[in-house]
Amino acid sequence: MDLKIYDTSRRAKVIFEPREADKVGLYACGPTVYDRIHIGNARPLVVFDVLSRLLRTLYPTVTYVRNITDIDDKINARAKERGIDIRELTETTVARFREDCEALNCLPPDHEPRATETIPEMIALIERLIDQGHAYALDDGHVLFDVPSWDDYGKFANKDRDEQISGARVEVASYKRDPADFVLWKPSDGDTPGWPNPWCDKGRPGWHIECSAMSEKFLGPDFDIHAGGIDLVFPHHQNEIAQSCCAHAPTDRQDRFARYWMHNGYLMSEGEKMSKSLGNFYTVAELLEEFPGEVLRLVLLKTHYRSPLDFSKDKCREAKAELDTLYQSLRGHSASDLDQFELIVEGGLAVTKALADDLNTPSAVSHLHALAKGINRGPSQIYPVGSVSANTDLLEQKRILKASAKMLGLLQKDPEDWFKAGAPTNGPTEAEIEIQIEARKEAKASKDFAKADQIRDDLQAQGVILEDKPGGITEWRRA
RNA sequence: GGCGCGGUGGUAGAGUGGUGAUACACCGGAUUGCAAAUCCGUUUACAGCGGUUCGAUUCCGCUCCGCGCCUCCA
Repeated sequence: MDLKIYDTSRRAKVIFEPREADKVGLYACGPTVYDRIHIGNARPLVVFDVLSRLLRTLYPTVTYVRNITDIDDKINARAKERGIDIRELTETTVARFREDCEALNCLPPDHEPRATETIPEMIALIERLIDQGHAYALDDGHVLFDVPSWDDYGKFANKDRDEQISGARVEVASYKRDPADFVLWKPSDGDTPGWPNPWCDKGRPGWHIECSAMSEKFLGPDFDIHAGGIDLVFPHHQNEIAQSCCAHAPTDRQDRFARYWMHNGYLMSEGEKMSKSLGNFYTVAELLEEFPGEVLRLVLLKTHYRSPLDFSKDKCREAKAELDTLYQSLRGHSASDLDQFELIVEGGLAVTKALADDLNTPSAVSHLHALAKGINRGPSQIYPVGSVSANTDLLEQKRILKASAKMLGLLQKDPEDWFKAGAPTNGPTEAEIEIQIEARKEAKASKDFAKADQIRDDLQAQGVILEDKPGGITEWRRA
């Protein structure tokens, strides 16, 4: 199956051809760990998690690398502001980040390098750039990339330097030879973290060099896919390309740096651009208090990754309703029963095909609904939990649905857990619910429907919905 | 000023040169003691104006409107 992806550098949808037939290297720009991630940060995490899952079904070997930026002036400022050690801030933030990723059902990447663990590689890269005449060191310890030394600068981001000088807000540091030159290394003063280096006593890297160093360390100077948010196209990715291409003579690599570039679109919040001054962005953590992570994940996947997405709690509520329907179709079988179907890619499953077309996740989700519809139309439309009367074809269909959804990271929970777990703080326990159901059963048996309805209404007021099934069995779920 | 993206039914959101994706909501029906869940059905679409075409929401041009980037940012 051909995988088509939209490549930012070519501005077109193209057929993906890995450097080596059976191996794919994927690098995604990860978080700067100074605070908990917000829902906008979650979009690339989820989108490129789906990409990594798809790649793994299409190729035998996939190496997924996502960095952690733990050197940054925002980190320094935040630590100072909170009066804590920088290391303490980054460690706790990384831990929280991992929790958020897990809640969003994002699988861990193969490598999660940290900037602080890649300093020697960065220094080596900068030295190469100086040697090759693409960077210059100043007396105060700054090292800058010499933009005019590379003719192709600006090509990737489609920025013509001459045409954008007017009107652009460019603050030019006086130490720059050219306004576009950017920092590779800078000196650190007393309480700012720094490392020994050839240019000053203590210094730290600039923003862009870390990704050049970390991607090369794990994937080599020429790899397949580099991914990130659209806002990183310029300057971050343009500068990465400049650094990596200039540091290596063309003979070092088969091509130049990443062969394909994928960028996810912006995320808005409740109709407005997210901004800290408006305070209108949600952290993943606060959303998780209100919605399961799977709901957030579905909201993010219901819009194509390159389109702008207006995130809202209304969309979360809608996604919750959709997941309820999908899980409802899987009901009646345990997670492990449903897990026995191995997805056969060659079979050309609709979901795989949709994803292979530049990650068309909305279309993929629609196929999930089609599968669920087929199951619900099946011979035993209504059957109680635990009755194994549902025929095997139906079970097989459910397995296909679950296997299909796996690539999207959805529907992997036990259906009963989806409906029953996650009790709200004040909700009744399962045992209490069962007692009420038993009482209602007796009321129904004696035709006391008023009492039966009263019990049901009371439970509903506590967020528990009862569903009467054939055979006098009553099923329940939390709203 | 430069570069780029988009305008689809109540809402969200795919897609296609010619049979109404899909979801949520609404309404009607089936089922149910009544519900819930599920199924069936109805109803609203492709910003405007031209062009190409047997035929355009889909291709081309223009107009209008919205949005993003141009060295903090996923």
